[in-house]
Amino acid sequence: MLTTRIAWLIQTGQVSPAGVLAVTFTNKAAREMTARLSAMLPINPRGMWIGTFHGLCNRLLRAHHRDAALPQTFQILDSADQLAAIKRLLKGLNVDDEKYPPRNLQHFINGCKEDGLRAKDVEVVDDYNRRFVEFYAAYDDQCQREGVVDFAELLLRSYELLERSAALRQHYQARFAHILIDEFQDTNVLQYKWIKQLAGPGSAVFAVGDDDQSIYAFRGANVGNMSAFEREFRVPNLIKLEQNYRSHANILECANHLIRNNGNRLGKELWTDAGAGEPVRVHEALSDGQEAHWLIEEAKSLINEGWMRADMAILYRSNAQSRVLEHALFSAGIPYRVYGGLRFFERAEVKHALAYLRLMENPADDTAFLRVVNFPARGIGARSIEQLQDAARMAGVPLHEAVRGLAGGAGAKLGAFAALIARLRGETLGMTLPEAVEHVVERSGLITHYQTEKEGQDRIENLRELVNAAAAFLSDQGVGQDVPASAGVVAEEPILMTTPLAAFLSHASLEAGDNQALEGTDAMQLMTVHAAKGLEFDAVFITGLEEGLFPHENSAQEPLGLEEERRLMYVAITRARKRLYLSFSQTRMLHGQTRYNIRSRFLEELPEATLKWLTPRMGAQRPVWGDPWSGNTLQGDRGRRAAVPDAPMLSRADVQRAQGFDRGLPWRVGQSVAHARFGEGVILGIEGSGTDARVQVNFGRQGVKWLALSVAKLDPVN
DNA sequence: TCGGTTCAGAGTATT
DNA sequence: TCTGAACCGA
Repeated sequence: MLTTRIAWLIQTGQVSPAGVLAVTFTNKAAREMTARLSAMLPINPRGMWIGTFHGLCNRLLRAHHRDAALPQTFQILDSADQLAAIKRLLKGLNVDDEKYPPRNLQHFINGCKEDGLRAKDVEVVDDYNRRFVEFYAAYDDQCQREGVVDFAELLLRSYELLERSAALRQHYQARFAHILIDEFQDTNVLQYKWIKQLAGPGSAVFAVGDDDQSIYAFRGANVGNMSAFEREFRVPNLIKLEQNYRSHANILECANHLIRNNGNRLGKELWTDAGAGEPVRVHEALSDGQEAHWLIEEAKSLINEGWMRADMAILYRSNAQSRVLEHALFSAGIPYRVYGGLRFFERAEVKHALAYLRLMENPADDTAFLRVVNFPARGIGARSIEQLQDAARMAGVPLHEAVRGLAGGAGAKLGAFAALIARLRGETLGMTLPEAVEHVVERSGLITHYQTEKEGQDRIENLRELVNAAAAFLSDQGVGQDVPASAGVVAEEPILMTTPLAAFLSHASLEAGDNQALEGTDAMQLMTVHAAKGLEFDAVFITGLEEGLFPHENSAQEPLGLEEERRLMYVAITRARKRLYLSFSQTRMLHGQTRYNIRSRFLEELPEATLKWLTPRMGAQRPVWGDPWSGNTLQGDRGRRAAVPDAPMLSRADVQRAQGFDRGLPWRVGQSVAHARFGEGVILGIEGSGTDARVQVNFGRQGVKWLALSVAKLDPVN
């Protein structure tokens, strides 16, 4: 939609390509937009500012690095680098990392930055929190010394740059006549502030978003930006896009009906003129394994009917669910593709190679230094490194500078490492980028190291692939293949001078590479619901629709957690074009234990008339009180009690013993029962016989109860 | 510095 | 149950 608008603006002469700023969240989205524009218009899309928030901020900071108080060669820390830097910081400060977990500090720092707050701006509420604020300040100092910026810093630094410099701000405001933002519901507070800085009195700002698809609050997205935008920009034309061209009406009706259970909506109702289509199919399985088995039989018959495997997706709430499904697909010999997982630039061997390149570019990058100072092993042990770190701290200099002052064997070895970096820099001076990368990969000793490793072959291939990635990067950037890696080239903007190597390093940090499995073969698509956002498929299976899993039990502790889960379900449903399957299972293996689950409340929130139950529909859940999502639990003092409590579960032996066949009782483990007060539940175990017989029942939101059969009145639900 | 063992923790994720 | 990180002995 942004693409069409940009094309129209340019074609009708309302704006020149240079006056356009278009922001997305992912590189993929930015690439697609650029590609479609260059197909539609006879222009060089390079003149336009189209990119991710981070990519554009990087561009801004490179161009004005002096004003932003950054070295020209500043490096970008990804999340893992950032965590390593934080651990190092805490170690240097002798902080007990049990009391102050590095992960928490990372989360704290990023949260502050995403709210636009520096350490000095953070309100201190208690002593514990005060320490975090101090660490935040120390962390920023460390980054500044080392010439590195983390992801959130890219945003915050460029926001501050625009805020501080009226001249720059006015320059860009005058330039960008049209600002367009995609997936606006996913923006955080800082990103919105950044846009407000860039939007001048004459800028037309155009934002697209869907509040019902806001599923990233947990990583800082602020849906409130949508209403704030409408108010603060005095949006004259609010356009609701309610006609849907993707799904059949039954599917849309499910989505509409479900999402009506949320409060705080801007409000919309999807419709289509494509016809009702097929009913939405619902299946109940006895176990997760059986769910997978059923799903595969269903998929097989679709394939026999001529459906493409690539047009079928299996969605789940959490990654752990993929294993059972993969196992079943593998056994059945159905090609499949799992989205998510380790990405190219995040691989250890690739990060090692990049660390060498980063050190050549910026020797003060201590994160990179520590990553490879003893990799491959050069006999520089933990003690030597500590010595070096102490010396560097005392002198207030980066590690590489402290090397000189060190005497003895450790000093010599460290000196040799520093010399290696310097030598690599010299040797690659006249080389092109791919040549330089290859040279470093070879001469750093990485290849040799992996040759001696048992499973090093894959890693060597990835290192070779890094050389290819460098070559591909050059041609994507339109840089000649014969330009030296360290030669200054003009990139993107007249003002922006950079070298191919520096640009490649930024690229490697900002774009971690594909985590989407290879395209090509016709394979079924497996992914989390989050990963499915923005995609669509002819047939969609939503699996694991059980209380505690979807909605996920952890969301019960969050304000409005259930509403976000419901939006997630909304996203899942609306991925389907023609056919939608919803499935759940009575039991599921989780964390090594069998859990007895109750079907998801979301199933009850769908309109009956659109559903077709493939298995007999059991009695509806009773309305219950004590819902953990409503913050009103029966569970007493644990406070973090799950919807399906992790109360005493039975071992397999217990279950077998307790099956109850021999006792002549009418109850079985796993059976669904109803109780007048507790509602519907599932029998977890049976004990005793005759008048002593007791059953343990999981009533889901009501908790797990032991009931004496001579007293309690239970009804079978089937 | 390695390889094995032990232990805790296990939700969604882009840059 | 499975994974990754931390830890210890050679």
